[in-house]
Amino acid sequence: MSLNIQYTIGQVAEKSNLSIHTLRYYEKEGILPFIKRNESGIRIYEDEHIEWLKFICCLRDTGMSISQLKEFVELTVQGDATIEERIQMLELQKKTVQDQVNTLMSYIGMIDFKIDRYSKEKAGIKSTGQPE
Amino acid sequence: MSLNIQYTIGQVAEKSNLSIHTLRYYEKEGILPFIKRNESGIRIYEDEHIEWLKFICCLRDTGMSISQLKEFVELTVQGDATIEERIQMLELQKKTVQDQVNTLMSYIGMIDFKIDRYSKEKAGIKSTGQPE
DNA sequence: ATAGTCCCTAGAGCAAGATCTAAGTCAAGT
DNA sequence: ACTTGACTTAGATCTTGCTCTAGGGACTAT
Repeated sequence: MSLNIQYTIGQVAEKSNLSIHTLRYYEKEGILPFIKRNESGIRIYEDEHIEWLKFICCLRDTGMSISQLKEFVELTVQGDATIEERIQMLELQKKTVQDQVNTLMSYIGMIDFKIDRYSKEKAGIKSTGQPE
Repeated sequence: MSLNIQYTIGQVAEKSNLSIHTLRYYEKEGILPFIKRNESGIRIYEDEHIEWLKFICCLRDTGMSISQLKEFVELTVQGDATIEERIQMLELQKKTVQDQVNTLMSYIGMIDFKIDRYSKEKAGIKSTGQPE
C-alpha cells in the first residue's frame, strides 16, 4: 500500500504510448486535472494516473471527443453526487461502441463480398472498366 | 437492364448521407473519377456510383485515408491487371477491421468494469476523491 | 563551470477532412 | 422578363487533435 511509485512525464509517455506533448495537452484541456508538481514545478505521476490514462484512451479511441472527456473528468472530480450521471454516460458510450462493432462487422461482410467479386473476375469472368 | 436511373448531386447527397460539398471534394481528390456530365456541365450519377460510394464509405469508415482510397480507385481504373493487388489491399483492410473489432470488444470490457465499480461505489462503499 | 538531459510554458503550426463563400450558369415556372 | 432553386468553379476557412518551437530552469556527471 505504501508502495507508491512516481513517474516523470517522460516515463509516463513511454508507459502510455502517448507523447509528452499529448500528456501536457490533455492536462491543459482538463483531462488530467489532478497531477501534482514537485518544488520545481515538475509533474509527478502515480500509478493511478496511468490507470486513468488508459481509461481515457479507451473512451477517446471509441470516439469520445476531448471536450466530452473533459466533461466526464469534471463530473468525476465533483465526486459521489455525480456517480449516477457518470454511469449513464458510460452506458451510452458502451452502446455506442456496440454499434461501432456491429457496423464494422457489416463492413467486413462488404469487404468479403467485394473480395469474392474480384476473385471471380480474376478467374476470367468479366471486366466492365467501371468500378465495382 | 435499360432501367438506368440518373441522379443529380443533390439527390446523391441525400441518398448517401454525404454532403454536396463532400461529393465534389471526393471527386476532386480522385475518389470518384468516373462521373459523367451533361451538356451544361452538371454531374450525372448512376446507381453503380451510389453503390461505389457506399463501398468508399465502408473503407473510409474503417480508417482508410483519402489518399489510400485514391490509390485504390486508381488501381480499379487501370483494370484487370490490378485485381490481385486490389484483393491484397482488401484482405489487409479486412484484417485491420477485425483488429478494430477486437480492440473495441476489449474496450467494452473496460467500460463494463468501470460501470461496475461506479455501481458499487454508488451503493455506498467508498469514495477516494480520486478518479478511478 | 560546462555539457547533457530532462523538465517547464505559451503559443504557433500542421494535417486531414470536410465545409463554406463568392460569383456565376442554367432551366423551369408564372 | 424575372424569380427560384439547383447546379458550377476555385479557393478560403474551419475543426479536431495533436505536434512542435522558442526560450528558459533544474539537476547530474565530468
